Amino acid sequence: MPEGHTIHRIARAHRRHFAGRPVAVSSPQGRFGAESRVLDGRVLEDVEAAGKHLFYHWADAPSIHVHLGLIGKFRTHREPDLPVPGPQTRLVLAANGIAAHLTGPMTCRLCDPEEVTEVIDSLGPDPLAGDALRSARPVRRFAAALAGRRLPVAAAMLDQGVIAGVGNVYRSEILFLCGIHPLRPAASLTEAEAGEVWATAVHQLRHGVRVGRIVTVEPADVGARSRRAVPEELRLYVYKRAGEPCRRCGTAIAAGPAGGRAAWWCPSCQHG
DNA sequence: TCTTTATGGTGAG
DNA sequence: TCACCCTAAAGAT
Repeated sequence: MPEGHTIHRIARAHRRHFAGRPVAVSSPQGRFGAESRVLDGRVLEDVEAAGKHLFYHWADAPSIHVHLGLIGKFRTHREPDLPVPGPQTRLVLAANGIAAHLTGPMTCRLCDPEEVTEVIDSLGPDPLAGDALRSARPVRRFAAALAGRRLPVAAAMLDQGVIAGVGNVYRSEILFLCGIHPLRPAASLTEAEAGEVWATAVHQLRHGVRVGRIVTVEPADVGARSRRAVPEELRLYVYKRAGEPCRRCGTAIAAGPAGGRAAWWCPSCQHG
């Protein structure tokens, strides 16, 4: 379930579990075998998250670059329940009585500092970066990227060069929260609208990191007392809710393609 | 025991 | 725009 919030949570957990100590590295599946032998037993210096990308930095060795893609998953196991990794497990990191098993990643490779920089330079601003609201630069970069595109704003929001870490759930939910129709041309958004989309992305993804899942509804809209008390099936306003009533106005939620993937919106709450 | 689906991304045509 | 990559769980038969 990887949008940016998942990746940043993994980085935080793996930093806590593994950074600053020697880490056993292996690849039961074998596709990362030679690379894992280079790193096995080295000290992990830091774990870095950038959009949907993860980097594991080691002393005097290339970094591991991981991208989960659609189906990639890290599972964490603790002593005394440390299972033998299955044959599909691409990467195992283990230290401190804790093991992380990686399956199904789109990317798991070694890369040198230049390649790390190359990946990061290809990304737009990350709403989960520390300076996302402190500095004016990220929102300016985001607004400028939108201003340069004729395609629908919903399509632009899936472009990792426009905003890094937003995926198919958050893009529809964020545009609902901002009252902006997903098929409006990206360049038609005003400076103020772009600023609101950015700020909403920051708040929503931060919340996702905090609670470990995507919850965008205001509790009051679904009769819950707190966001943590929102039932699983009521977490979202529009994603995958085609034909169901809007949680705010009751209008049937609409769906259609944007940027090659399905998007959802409320025809009454979102205009343009 | 199948088929489908998924919060992603790339490369070919 | 399409085929394809990777895995596992849920749904259909």
